Amino acid sequence: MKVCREQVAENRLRILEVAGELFKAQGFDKVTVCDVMKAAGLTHGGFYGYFKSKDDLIAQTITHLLSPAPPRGGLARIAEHYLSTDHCGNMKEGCPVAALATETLRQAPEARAAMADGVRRRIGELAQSLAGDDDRAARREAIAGMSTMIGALILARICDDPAMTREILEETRMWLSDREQG
Amino acid sequence: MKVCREQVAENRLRILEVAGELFKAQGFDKVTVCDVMKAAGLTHGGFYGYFKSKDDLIAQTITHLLSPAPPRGGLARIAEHYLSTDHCGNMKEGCPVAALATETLRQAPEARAAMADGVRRRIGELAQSLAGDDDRAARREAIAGMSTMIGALILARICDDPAMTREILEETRMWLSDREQG
DNA sequence: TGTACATCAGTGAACGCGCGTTCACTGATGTAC
DNA sequence: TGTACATCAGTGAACGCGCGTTCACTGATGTAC
Repeated sequence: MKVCREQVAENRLRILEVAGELFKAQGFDKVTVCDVMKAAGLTHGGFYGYFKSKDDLIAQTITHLLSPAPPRGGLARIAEHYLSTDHCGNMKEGCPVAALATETLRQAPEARAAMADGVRRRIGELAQSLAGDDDRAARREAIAGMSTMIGALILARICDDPAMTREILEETRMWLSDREQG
Repeated sequence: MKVCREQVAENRLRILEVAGELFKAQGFDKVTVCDVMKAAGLTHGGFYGYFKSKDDLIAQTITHLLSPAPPRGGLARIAEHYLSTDHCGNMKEGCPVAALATETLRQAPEARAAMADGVRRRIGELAQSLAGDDDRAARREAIAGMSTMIGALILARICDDPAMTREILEETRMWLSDREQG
């Protein structure tokens, strides 16, 4: 049955929201259109009223996931949260780049472009947040610092030994704050 | 038709070899059992003589991919190759951790364990390669340095703008060699 | 404001397709004499 | 060494299943009078 206009807008947003969580937790290929619609409280048939295809949903979900601005502050401050045990164990509410960047490489060009745009923007925002006297140095710190955090989160998550996971998170946090002070 | 014993051993190795390349380039889900066998010069029916299932192939392929020892040297020296344009553009012959770690998280426990073991071993080897007076510092440098290189390679690959890709690779190389000298 | 009708968001059965997996069969290899 | 037979690596048709996608239908919403 038909629903009112506000409901439609709300449904679209809810679909993007649950798709983001499901994709980050399980990956693009393991999540079905039916899974997403069920999680949004709808049936699969209605999906194509909102999106052209699953590929279209993926691209729009990536854009949606990357739209909020990342936290500001120095690398050590950001890493305190980014490299926390909480963030490490919570893929579905965590960083979309760490959870999905590699898989996005193998998706349709629109999805890849959405991820590339988001990454470019976030590097710019982090560079601004780190800006001091030397813009070039701030940008380098943004690029390398973001690389370090994303890489460490991925390595920490792949380890099945909790002690090793903790070691990777802690040592990387220390390395980053050493750098900041040095 | 039956083939000789050496041929069987050779075929098994060739299957693991081509599976490694295909998985790294296209991901586990997009590569079919039939794709792998065809690339190895066989037909799909024979697959189950070599492996229990596709999941079994994935786990064994990860072990095979991570068996060779990584290059030795300081971080700057290793990054020279790891963060080269060549490595960035060549997923199928490149680092299996950068290409497959995130997806491996979502595979069967055996696959994840194989990746976790490989990562643990490689961190140990890199720490040894960096060892100086302070073992703890060497291990920290190994963990954070590996994180940085893997993260930067992933970010560089996701960018569709070649200039940005180059910037990420170069700036991260410089950041790492600054660190080494400082 | 109340009524009659057109619109269209949502439903669920059905589709075609490609996947992982199985299996009866083939014929070269390895073995027993 | 030569021969007869058992073994088994490899083949390709066939299977069941779940996926993305389509479509005829339903009934609440929005609109025209």
